Amino acid sequence: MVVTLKDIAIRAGVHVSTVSRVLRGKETQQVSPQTRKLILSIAEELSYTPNLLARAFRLKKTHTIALLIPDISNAFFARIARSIEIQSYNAGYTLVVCNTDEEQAKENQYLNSLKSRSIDGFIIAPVQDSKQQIIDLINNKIPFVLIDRRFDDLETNAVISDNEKASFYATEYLSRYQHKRIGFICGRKRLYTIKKRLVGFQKAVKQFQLDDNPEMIVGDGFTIEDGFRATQKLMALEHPPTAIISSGNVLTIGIMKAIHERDLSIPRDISLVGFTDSFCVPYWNPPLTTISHPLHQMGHEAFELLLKHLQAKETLAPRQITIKTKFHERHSVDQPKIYN
Amino acid sequence: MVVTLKDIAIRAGVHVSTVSRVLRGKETQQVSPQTRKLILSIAEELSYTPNLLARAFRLKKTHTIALLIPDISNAFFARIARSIEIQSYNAGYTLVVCNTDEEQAKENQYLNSLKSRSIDGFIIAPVQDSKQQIIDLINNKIPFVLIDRRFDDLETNAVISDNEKASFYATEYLSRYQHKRIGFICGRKRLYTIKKRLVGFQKAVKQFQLDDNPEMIVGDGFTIEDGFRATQKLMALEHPPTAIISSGNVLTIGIMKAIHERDLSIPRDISLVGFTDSFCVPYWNPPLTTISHPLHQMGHEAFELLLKHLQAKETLAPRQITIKTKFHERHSVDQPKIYN
DNA sequence: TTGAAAGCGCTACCAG
DNA sequence: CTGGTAGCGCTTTCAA
Repeated sequence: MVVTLKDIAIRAGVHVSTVSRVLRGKETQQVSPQTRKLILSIAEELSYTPNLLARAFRLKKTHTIALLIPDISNAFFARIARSIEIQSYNAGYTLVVCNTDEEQAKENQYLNSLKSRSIDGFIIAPVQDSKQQIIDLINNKIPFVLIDRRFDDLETNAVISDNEKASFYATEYLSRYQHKRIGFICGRKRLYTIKKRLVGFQKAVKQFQLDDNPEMIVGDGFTIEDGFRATQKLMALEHPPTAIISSGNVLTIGIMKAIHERDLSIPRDISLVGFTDSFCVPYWNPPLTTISHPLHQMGHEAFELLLKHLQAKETLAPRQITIKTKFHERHSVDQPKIYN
Repeated sequence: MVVTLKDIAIRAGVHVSTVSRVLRGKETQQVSPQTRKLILSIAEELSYTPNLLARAFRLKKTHTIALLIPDISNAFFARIARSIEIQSYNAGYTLVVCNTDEEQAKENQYLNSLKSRSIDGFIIAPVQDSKQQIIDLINNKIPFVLIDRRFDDLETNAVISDNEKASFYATEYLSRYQHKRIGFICGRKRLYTIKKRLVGFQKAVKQFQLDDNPEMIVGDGFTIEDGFRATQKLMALEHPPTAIISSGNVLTIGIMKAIHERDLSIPRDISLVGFTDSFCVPYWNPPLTTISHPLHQMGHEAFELLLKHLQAKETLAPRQITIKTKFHERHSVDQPKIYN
């Protein structure tokens, strides 16, 4: 049988409230040394473990946080998740990871169901088809931190990366290799990150006087298939690009597939730079020049920020933290030869 | 404010128990159509959501299951996790994912903490330094399913793959390419999967009369560094192997690194076959010949099995399910040229 | 320093 | 068909 406070109380000949005081009470609580010792020894003997569910119910604090991400099997989010999990473990929190599949309905449902389970706080990479859920969170005063994505017009906690700069730099980098026609393959256009990357790209196009044909910007999704089709579209242009920027992990696979199917070679025939965080990218064929995120740091900052809010007595002002991305030169970029 | 049954009861002028019956009671419960309708409409109006925590506490059923794996950022486990999460979502369960880092202490701590949170059931890829925790689970009659790994001498639910056969086949495959000296790089030797793969390898070595020098078997860990050092050891042998079998995802990166640092090329100088499930393997340089697991299916079967146990009235007999692995020929195997 | 009582929100049982 | 009551295990307030 499971041991409860009552069992200990009976054995010790004291009241449950006394047992509770000894086992959970603050240090300041006055309990006589004898009874304290007695209770402690009985608890030990019966190997008492508190019923955390009962406690959570009573206290309305579950010591559980939830992480909402599009897909845990995506290396990007897997590593963010891992970093958060390590810290929540150390801080004594349980972490629930939920996959939204970029579907607003799933995000909503998870959020609702988790709220009724009294989750203490959330870390969310929001789907961004709607911001209503996030507004509700604010209104309900539930602590949360957005990660990777935020809403420009919403003042919330957020840990994001410098997408615009990174994208600008990648474009500049390609232009230094004499590329004039650079294709930009978006992921989901509605996302904060993609919007910012697009802005960075467009600014660079303007500044370095690259081909600003709007057809150079294609794609609206993150799957292999999305990348494949977007690339086909680019290749079918009268003046196809000599270089491509990919804004997604898995997306890039589809892009490479499309390039290979045309019997083109990277970087000889076409250059490729990707926003990619898979640890095996250096072993790809060819090794890809990438922009990567310090995912561990992002997770770390997000959790720390959330923890501050969880522990604060009063409501804290929201904070935005921007993390610098890294640029890795490998072997997927060269000067344009054909098409030029 | 949060709406409770009591609020609805007061508004409807009925007792909470009646409200509970309408909102949660079985179909068979008798409630007059009028009151039912009234209660339903008030619940709707106040947008009542049940306090799942209170219910879980009362029912001692949290509708939560936990998945214990070594590392969610490992593609192998990430995809198992994903598959389980999809199903648990559909079945109305919340999933808690915990990373044990192959540390028995972490596994123990998670198990204990989760037990006191009244988790309904577990899916576990056990660390296997000890089996005491698993035995405790059996004794406490807590439903669980082992995944990927099991204990030969413990009758439990388990979903595993045919490691021995796969390893035998990989060895046979290399021997058909005329390899006589094949190195086998283990992951953690204590693990069920590794033990089985080793057995399959050794059986093939015997059957196809390959070099049975025990120094051909090296390694005891899953990190890049482990793979790197193990490979160095193999290469330092008087008669180094002409082919290597890797038993791990990340491990393989270290192996390739060591091979490249020796200025050897795959498969020209040395052949390589790996147990690997990363989706980007076909894009590696060179594309790796691999044994892969139907991870989705493994997760699927594991959850289904657990669900059966969760829903069963009495205790069910444990079941073992074995999933077939797949062999993918790519371009990392050739006939031995040097060393022979 | 300790005991007694109340109650978190819900469900289940018994009685009418 | 409905109301009342009890209680899950814990914490907290008030009183003694």
